[in-house]
Amino acid sequence: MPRELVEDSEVFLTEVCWHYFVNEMTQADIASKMGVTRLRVNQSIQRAKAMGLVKIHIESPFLANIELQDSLRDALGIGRVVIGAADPRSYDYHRPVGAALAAFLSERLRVADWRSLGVSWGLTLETAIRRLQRHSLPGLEVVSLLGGTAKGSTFNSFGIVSGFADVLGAHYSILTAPIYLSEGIDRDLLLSQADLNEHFRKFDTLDAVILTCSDVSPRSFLVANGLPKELSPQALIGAGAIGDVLGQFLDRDGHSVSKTIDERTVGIPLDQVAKVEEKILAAAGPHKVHIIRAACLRGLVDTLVTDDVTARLLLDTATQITEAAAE
Amino acid sequence: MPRELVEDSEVFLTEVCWHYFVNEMTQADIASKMGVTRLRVNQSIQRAKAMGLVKIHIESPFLANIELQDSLRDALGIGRVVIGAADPRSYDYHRPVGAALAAFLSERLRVADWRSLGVSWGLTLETAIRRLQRHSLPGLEVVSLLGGTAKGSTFNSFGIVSGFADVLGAHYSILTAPIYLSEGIDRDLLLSQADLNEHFRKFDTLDAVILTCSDVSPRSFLVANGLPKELSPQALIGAGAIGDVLGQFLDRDGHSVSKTIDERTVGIPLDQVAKVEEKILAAAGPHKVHIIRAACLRGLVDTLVTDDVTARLLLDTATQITEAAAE
DNA sequence: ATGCATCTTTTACATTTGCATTGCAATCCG
DNA sequence: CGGATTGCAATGCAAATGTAAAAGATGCAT
Repeated sequence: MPRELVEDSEVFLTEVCWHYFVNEMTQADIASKMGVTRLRVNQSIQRAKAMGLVKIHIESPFLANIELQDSLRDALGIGRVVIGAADPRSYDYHRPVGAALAAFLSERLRVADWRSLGVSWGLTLETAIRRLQRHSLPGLEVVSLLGGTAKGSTFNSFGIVSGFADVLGAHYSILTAPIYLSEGIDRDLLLSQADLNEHFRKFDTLDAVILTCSDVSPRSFLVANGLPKELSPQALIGAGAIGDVLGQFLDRDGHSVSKTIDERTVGIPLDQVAKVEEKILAAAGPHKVHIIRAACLRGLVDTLVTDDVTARLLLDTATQITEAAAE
Repeated sequence: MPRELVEDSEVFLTEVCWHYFVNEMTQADIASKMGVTRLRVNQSIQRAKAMGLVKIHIESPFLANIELQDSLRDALGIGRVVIGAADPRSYDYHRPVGAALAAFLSERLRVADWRSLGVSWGLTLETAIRRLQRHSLPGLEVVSLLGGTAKGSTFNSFGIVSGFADVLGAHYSILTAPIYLSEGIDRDLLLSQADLNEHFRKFDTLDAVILTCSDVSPRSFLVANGLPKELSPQALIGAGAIGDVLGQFLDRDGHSVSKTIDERTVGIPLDQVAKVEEKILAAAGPHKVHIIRAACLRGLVDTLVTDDVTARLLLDTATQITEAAAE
């Protein structure tokens, strides 16, 4: 007889979590009741959390930093700031921002009647998906704002778009192309393909977009894995780039660094993003302070979702600039 | 200077929970960061859970008992059975049923387009409210199905109705009257009052109702606190009563025990309940087995929400009856 | 001021949890 | 056939958590 494969199916995880979170049984009790080791129960719970099978939702989680939100909103001159509280000790940027974005979207989706929602990609958005409560929005289409990378797993463009659509109960449309065109390929020729062309037309009717950004360092997944060979980070930095939004690199003031590169990106151009009704940027981390500011200057942000650490940094540099200007 | 009241406000609880659940900081770390004792953090988290400030949601939590649900559905001859898993050791009926009801309602509200939802009252429903995700259903009205008791706190009729309305983002309408009329008061005269009359007319257009039930024992809050003085539990039991639905007592077969009592209850009559499109009964506990069955026989149940312990008991007695009939 | 009642903090301890280590048995492979 | 490998159960332990009891403040009445 082959060794019996122990069921680590979703059913098993569900039952374990039910007993743990609803009935508040101890892991040992659950283990003995279900005839498995305590270790297995322990791991099941962790796995279920990681998978997003259990969702912990905190009612109105950004009440805490109201003053900070207000002052940062004024400092950046944008419409709204949503701040999640980070753990300053072991600093993980993605978690608080993802959770805050999920909470914000939950509230926003309740009143906003979006039919078309464009999304970027990245780990931050993956966290948000795992935290996001399931919705049913059959009238909504989640639209990929840019092509995908060959490498990269769940937080690839495709995974994010389908993940959002799944959890929101919406349709989706992805961009079946790489982020950057290879050298020598005619952009117009490529975009004239029927399916790509159809997707690009969806950019004209976006009600809202969820954006992310990165700096120019090996921390950035795009810089580490997604850039075309001919494009070195050094060259970008030399040209004044401090980070990217949707694969398009910006300088301190939010100006595009290189038209050549921008034209090689397969996705919505930033100037078109600026015209979208509701633009949400989710990003945190000290290394992202400059690109966040640049994105705001470029007019790409109505709502900024970040954490308190980044918010304070943004505020500090903002007041410095203001003071310097006043002298 | 008066002693500074330590902020146990919602803001404080929110921040503590955010750090604990999102950032997974330890309670000690949170305490030192926020300048309070560890005990305070510990209690805050427990309080926040009890208040329903943090909501733990398990995706599709009743997959585990599919066969049980199916067989019980067939045995009772009703439309659907939803089963939460109980902890057999320390048996708390309310928790699993409340959680299962919350999960079921979340899914149901996504597709059902209810405009009017009638609700009963009781601890089970209070648990459900605490577990229920916040919705926004401005087109929905939550309607109290019966009057309130003088005693009884949050799980009184009023508290349940307003609690449901709050968490669902809906309106509500309560029945400003006691459950039972005092002796000698003319029912028709009372109901002719404008506000009561208006409320009673709402019973004609209910899309769905959420019911509970109790047995005839001191465990029942109604029996313990709500019965008129002249009405003794003994008399009810003598008349064949095994429990109540909406304050109206039934015998084994689901027949009303006493027309006199029924006519003294201020609320929707059971025969009118039977006509409602979607009837959900949430109840569990070994002592409720008979009244649950009676409610089903009376045609008051389309969907039964219960736990696995009660489900198995219901199934056992059902097959016994079937076998006895077959002999 | 003194004693009393109340509330809060501190302290201590038992339980629970997370994780690393060890050891066993089934499988793989030459 | 025998040794290496793998996957899981068992064990043990340190950290985190929940709870109760002691110690200390604080307000109030005398």
